[in-house]
Amino acid sequence: MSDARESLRLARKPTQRTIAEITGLAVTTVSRALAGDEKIAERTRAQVAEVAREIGYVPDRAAQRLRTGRSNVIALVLDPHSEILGFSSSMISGISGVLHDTTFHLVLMQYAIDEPPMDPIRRIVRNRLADGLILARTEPQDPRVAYLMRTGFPFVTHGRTEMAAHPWLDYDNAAFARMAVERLVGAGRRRLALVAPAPKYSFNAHMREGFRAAVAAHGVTGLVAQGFTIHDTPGAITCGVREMAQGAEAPDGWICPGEIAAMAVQAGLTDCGQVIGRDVDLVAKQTSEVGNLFRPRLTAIYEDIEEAGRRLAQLLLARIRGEDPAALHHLQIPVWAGEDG
Amino acid sequence: MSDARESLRLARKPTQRTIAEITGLAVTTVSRALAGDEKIAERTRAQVAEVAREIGYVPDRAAQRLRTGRSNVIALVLDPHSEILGFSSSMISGISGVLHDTTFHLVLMQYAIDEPPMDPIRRIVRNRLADGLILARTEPQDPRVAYLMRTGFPFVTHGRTEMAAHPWLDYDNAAFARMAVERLVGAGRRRLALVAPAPKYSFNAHMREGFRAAVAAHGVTGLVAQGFTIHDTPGAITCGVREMAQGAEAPDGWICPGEIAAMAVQAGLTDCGQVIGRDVDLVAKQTSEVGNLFRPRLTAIYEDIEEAGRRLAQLLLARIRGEDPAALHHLQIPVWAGEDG
DNA sequence: TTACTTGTTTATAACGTTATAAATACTGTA
DNA sequence: TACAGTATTTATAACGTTATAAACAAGTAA
Repeated sequence: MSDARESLRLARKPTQRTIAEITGLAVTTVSRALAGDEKIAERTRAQVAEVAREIGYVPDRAAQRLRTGRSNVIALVLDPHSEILGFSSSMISGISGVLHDTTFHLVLMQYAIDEPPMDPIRRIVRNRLADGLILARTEPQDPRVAYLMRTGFPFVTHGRTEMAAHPWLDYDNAAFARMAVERLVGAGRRRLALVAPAPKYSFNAHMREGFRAAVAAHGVTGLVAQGFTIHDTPGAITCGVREMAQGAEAPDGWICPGEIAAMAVQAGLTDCGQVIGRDVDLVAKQTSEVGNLFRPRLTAIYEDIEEAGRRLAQLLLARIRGEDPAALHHLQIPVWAGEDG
Repeated sequence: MSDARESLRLARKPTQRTIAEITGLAVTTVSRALAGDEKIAERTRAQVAEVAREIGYVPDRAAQRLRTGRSNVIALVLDPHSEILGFSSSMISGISGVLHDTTFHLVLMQYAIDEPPMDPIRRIVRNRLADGLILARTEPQDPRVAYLMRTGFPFVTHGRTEMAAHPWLDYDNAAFARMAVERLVGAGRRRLALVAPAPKYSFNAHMREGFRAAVAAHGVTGLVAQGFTIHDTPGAITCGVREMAQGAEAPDGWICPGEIAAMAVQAGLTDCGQVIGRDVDLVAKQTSEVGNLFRPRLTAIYEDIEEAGRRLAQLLLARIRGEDPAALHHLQIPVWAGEDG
């Protein structure tokens, strides 16, 4: 490495200008060479790339963003009580994994409890804080989705809506319910109870419809737990389960699409002296390794949240690249969780 | 609102220039007025603020960043298998809560499995991707800390090191161990086993030393589980516990500073036919609501991760403001978890 | 020789902000 | 009325990048 290069290297943070000074090219040329512009001679591009590598050049995101208007940021919008557990972490893992090979960074936006859910989204869109965003916990008529479609801002949702076509990823919750019912019926259970998701979320309807259809098909009784959902606190769930389990016509088969919620259901049943596998059966949704630690072992159908994160990121990147939104979606298929651990 | 203002408002994204055109002031003046510069007349500052509010002006982060070199970003560096569960989520909640009232955003950096832990940190520092960073899982001689101190880059660690003074937040794990031993001895247990953290982490030593001192003080036997730690997979823990519990001199009291790990311990004991509360006792560390769902109920000492996140953010912001690093630290005191739920 | 390609490089300006230094307006005093 | 001194505002330049349009060089056809 020549003296000139050496001294430049030791000076301040390397920029395109540094490369220009070393190579004797214009900054514009350097910029276009780095961008891989075909109109820059092959030789020149190689030389620029070489020098860039040598001096450890990294593009300045702030400058790029100011100039191009693109921020190279993906925002994940979480609500304040977003899953105490696992859920967001796994999803973040999945998203980060995909973004790692790109120029994108993941920024978390967690809105405050006292703040309307729309505010952070408007902020992101209006101030272009990100190039695209990922929405969790979708509702059938979701005002956030309506707003984003109106503005044409790239986004993807975890969960479908009943609105016009947009990119989404969802888990087949109707299939989940059907599989769970079949398993319980197969074990001889005839009075099934579903602990449903909170009514406002999209998958509440899918889950209930799948459940309704399946119990009807098998000619067994299907109850949807009243007064509590998997989105309530574990305490509330345990309490609600105790009440139902002690009632006149107590269920003999439970379905609970939430891992921690299932722990709460189990606690409630145990509190009533009911033994799982003998007096009742329980089918849960498993979203993490925790499910393997239940004793007695948990009967569970798996939902891969990390994969969901990966897929969400890929769908969003495709959307940002300009692919047709109507084609960008994916439905995750439920599978029984392995019985090992 | 006058016609002129109206038309400007409807035009493109409002900038300081928009405000300048409306008020007839120079852009420089607007900038300084917005910054609250005392040398700008009171009246002018009020007027600028008023117009800014009216047209919905929000400063452009990219431009600020390019000009000032400050990014208004805090980076949280996670390792690839950073807690499958809860841990990071709660911490993120805490951090976000504090940052919400500031101009800072939280960016997650999760390094890839095949990437050395130093790489993302060097990238952040060299390219000034953030104004400060939060490190989890500290080691006694932590190369990341060494590098950051050398470069003078603001940071805070979760966990102490044995290096020169720097901002940190830690949980008093020695006190945790002492409290746990006392509880078990009080319950008549004489052969205590500790499932330790992985040796490389700082709190391994604190935990072991607290344990060692306490068992010595009470004249009981203290074993540190060999071959597995709370940072291994639940499967490995369950397996290791089974082995120890079936051994010649099986422990009658267990200490496990991890919530999910404790579930795994419990599973292992159950697998060996040992009943908690009768044959053995277990004291765990509780870091989330999940702890309340164990049946039989878990005896646990609480560690408030969300508070840790809040404190970490506050310490880092103080450090960025230029406060003396040596004074910026906090030790969290263990408390017994409430027995309700 | 001129004109016209084709291939390659470059000057200029701009994104929105702020630090610096300079200019202007205002005040009170000589 | 002039002058210094203070209060307030402003012009200029720069941060690092890239879009646009223009310039240049070399080669080819007329």
